[in-house]
Amino acid sequence: MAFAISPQPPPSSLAVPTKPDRADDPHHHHLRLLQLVNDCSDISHLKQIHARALRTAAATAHDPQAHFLHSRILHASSSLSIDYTRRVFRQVENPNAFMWNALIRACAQSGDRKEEAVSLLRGMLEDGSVSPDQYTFPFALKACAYLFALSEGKQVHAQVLKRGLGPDVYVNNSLVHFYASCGVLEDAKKVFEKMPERTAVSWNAVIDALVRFGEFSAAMGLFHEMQKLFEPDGYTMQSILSACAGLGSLSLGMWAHAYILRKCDKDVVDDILVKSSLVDMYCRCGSLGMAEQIFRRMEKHNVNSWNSMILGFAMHGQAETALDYFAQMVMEEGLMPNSVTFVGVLSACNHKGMVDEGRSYFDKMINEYSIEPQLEHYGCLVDLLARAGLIDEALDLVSNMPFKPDPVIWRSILDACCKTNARVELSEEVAKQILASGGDSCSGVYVLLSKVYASARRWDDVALIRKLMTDRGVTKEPGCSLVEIYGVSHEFFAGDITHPQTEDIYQALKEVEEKLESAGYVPDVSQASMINDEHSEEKEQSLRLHSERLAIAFGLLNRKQGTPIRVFKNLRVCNDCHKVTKLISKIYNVEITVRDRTRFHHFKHGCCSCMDYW
DNA sequence: ATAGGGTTAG
Repeated sequence: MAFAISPQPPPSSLAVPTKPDRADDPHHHHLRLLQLVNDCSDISHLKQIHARALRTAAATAHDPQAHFLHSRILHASSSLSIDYTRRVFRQVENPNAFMWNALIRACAQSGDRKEEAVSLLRGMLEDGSVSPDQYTFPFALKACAYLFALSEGKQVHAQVLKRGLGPDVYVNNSLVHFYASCGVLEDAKKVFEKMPERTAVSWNAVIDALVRFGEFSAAMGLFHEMQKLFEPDGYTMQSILSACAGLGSLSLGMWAHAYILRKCDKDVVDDILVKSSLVDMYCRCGSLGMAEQIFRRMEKHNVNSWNSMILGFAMHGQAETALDYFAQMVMEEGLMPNSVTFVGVLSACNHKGMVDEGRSYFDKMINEYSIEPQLEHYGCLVDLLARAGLIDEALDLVSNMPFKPDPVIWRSILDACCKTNARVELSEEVAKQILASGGDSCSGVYVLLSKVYASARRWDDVALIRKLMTDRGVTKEPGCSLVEIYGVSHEFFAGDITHPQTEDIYQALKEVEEKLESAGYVPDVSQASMINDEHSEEKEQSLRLHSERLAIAFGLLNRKQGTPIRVFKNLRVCNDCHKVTKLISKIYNVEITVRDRTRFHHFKHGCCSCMDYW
């Protein structure tokens, strides 16, 4: 608050200290004012300086010096008060590009005036007396990116080219970010590829875009390219850790961790967000222990790092610990939970079927923390209720929530219907809803509906669904499991016979089955519902070939003693595989972790961490 | 003066 050039606190009345011998020198006075404006970080002081300037000759209308001073005032105010920036701007005759930029920047950085940034650029173009420059477009594009204003941004892009700013690296970085944020990965990549000059920011922008679009391997590929040219920074590493998490590859994640420690600057190593990303990566790659270790060794936590840890415990089924961490975060560190925190908390309750707690945290979020529930929060609660068998309460919640239910929500209901036989009509209704709302999850709907019919033993309807799927060209998403051995990922589809060790794998599977049978295992065919007769031979066969069986068998053949077998599966684990995996963990005395579509299962001594609730 | 820093449900 004190003026940088004033050794004493300023007198309350006036902000401008003057020296008597120079007070009459207008040039010196002007420079003094400029200096004061530049150093100003407080809007009321800025206003005082401005007022002072207006009272002196230095600020008369056509004075070029005044014009310059106003530029500085606009620039300084743009990060302090948009209203003031706008007012000053209106008073200026013939604003130059710098002044327009200051106002556009102010709007683009504000929380609620992004639209204005775009319309100002439009006004600037229509006005035509000054041309936007290489500074204008990044500001405008930032606003477009935030607003998901694809067509506006494309027009901005056209202006960029028209005005010969095509090669500008800042503008291009903004364009990459803009296209990615508007969901057009192809265009983001195109801009990146055409850039005549790139900085580390350019690489970060495109890598981040790939990660957000789920193209994790492509992101890793570009990272390796980037390393030849630039030193990765905290932004890079956060994206890379996120890619490792997406791939679910612990060895890759550990490599990235080591890379940070070995190659990155201290400020990256100590970066709280990088550390939170590490926590998140270890959670998603199945190593809750490593995640906890990093979390505990952090010298400082914030809401992000707590969220990573809480979500981690939730996805590993450790609901009590997740809730305990939530309490610690609030009570001991006095931090304010945010909406993501509650996604973690509700998801923890969900994975353990804690209905009362879930309802109570949902209320707490609204009433105690004034957080508006988002679709995700409703999603958690609906799933929690439905899976606990409270389908009517779940439906009630769906019809009363202020969002249009998305396919994920309907799926939760349908999923629950599969497990409670009596709701065939409801399931049909829900299935209709999902199919009507379109979306890309349709194949899942057919599969679920056929499971509902199967659980009601309505085989004719199961057959009908199968026919519908054939007629409509809907295919079931193939099950696929990955298992990592010595840092190499091996991929198996259901019934896969393409792996070089296929013979050994099937031999091992056979041995496993014999051991299982002598341990009293009987196949659970309840979820092999796409086979429409009651002869279970074919069903058992299809279960036997589920991708995770192959992956686990391969893991048993090749594992290093004492290390768990880690499987990453694209679909949810079926009942029978769950049962089999539990038995394998006991008979072979091996730990197996399976990362499902939604969560982790840790199999050990014949039990699973999910306690058979998933 | 200018480009990027969270996530999130199943």
